[in-house]
Amino acid sequence: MQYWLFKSEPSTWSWDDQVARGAKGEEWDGVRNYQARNFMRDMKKGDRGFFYHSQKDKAIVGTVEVIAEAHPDSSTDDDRWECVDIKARLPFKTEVTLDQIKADERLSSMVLVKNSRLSVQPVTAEEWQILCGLGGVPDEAS
DNA sequence: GCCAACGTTGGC
DNA sequence: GCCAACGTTGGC
Repeated sequence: MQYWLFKSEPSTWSWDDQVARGAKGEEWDGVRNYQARNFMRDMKKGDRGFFYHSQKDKAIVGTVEVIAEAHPDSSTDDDRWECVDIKARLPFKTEVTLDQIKADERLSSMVLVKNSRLSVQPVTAEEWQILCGLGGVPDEAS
């Protein structure tokens, strides 16, 4: 299983919106960046990810699960763009802010810090564990 | 609201 | 195929 991070501007698509979709989940559409798309192509059903709020919040707010592998992005006719479907899993008990992540030596090599503009990015197993700990949710790898 | 960083586009 | 111009993202 691999781990990822999905970034969204809460005024466009927020954690609450994601939770409201329930088990049906939602297409992670609208990505128009090749790097981000390629990561989505690598995703497997059952992979886990963090849901990050950019802009005002700048914090990880919960965990998600990939429920459908890459397929054409229904928000465009352009067949270059694909996306996965994700559903919300666990809300963080405490949000983990970008400041916290930057301040934590163990997390300083995260893509979130290195390349703040990439909206879909990989997370290492180690980072996953640390962040679940900080967020107050179980690291439910199984 | 500004601006730096970055990715994409299109003219040559 | 290069590179300048432009648009977008996201932190500050």
